Amino acid sequence: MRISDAELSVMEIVWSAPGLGAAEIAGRIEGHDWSDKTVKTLLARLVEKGALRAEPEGRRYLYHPLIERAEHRKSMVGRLADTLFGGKAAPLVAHLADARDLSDDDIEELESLVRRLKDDR
Amino acid sequence: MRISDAELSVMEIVWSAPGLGAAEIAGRIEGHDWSDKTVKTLLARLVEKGALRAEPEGRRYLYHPLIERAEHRKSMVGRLADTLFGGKAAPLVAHLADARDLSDDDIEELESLVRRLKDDR
DNA sequence: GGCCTTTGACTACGAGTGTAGGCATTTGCA
DNA sequence: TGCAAATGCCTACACTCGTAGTCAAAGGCC
Repeated sequence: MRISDAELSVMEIVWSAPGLGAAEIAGRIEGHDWSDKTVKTLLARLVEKGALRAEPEGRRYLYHPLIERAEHRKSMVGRLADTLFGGKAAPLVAHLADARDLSDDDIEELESLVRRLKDDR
Repeated sequence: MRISDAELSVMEIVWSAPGLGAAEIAGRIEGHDWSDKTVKTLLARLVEKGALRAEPEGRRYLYHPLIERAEHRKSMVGRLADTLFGGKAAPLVAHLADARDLSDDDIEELESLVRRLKDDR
């Protein structure tokens, strides 16, 4: 299942606060100047795709995620690794280093992550 | 500039062997069962987008990349980091570890990459 | 009880994508 | 020299995406 950029903005709201209605979700969207109609269209598409569940409450719906944020991130990262780097992790990270201009903190975090990966096996 | 999945398959060929004609490129596409018409359409779109240059040779064109593979990868990785992880590198790598099931070699490569990053600053 | 508001359902529409088809021209070969 | 093959140019068409608009029903308020 494919979640588009605009849809992702909506998913972020639902992930961070499940169980809201369309109006509340629209009110929390940041970074876009969308009409509530637009948000409702996106919600409908996400329900249709099976990414959200619309729970009837009175004469409206409350929206809950059907796919988890971590799951989605994982699949996006995996897809990128596959399409761009033949599934290999290291070159992706190398490009990431290049693209992101890592801070000292970032590098330290990476270091401890790698340490953890080593210990885990 | 935006390169779609199908277009990327074509770019990969041109990156790996610049200066081919449409027919040769179509012949080298793997993983898709595209007619030569399809490949030509993708080439035309890539030229229009400014991703490829079409150099006339006799009564056909030879195609050369105008954007580099590394540049494209970098921008894709950066975009993913931005849209999914607020631009932070470490959580992306963490998800990558989760998504990819890293081998010992991968981890070692990561380790030396991190060492290099540290030394560089 | 009539009217504004909220909500959902359906429709729209242009750009981009995946996947070609048709036509005109050139050209190599029989 | 005439015809099939190759090549480019233009067109097509269904589907997704971003971004709404319209319409109708259902409530809530005066």
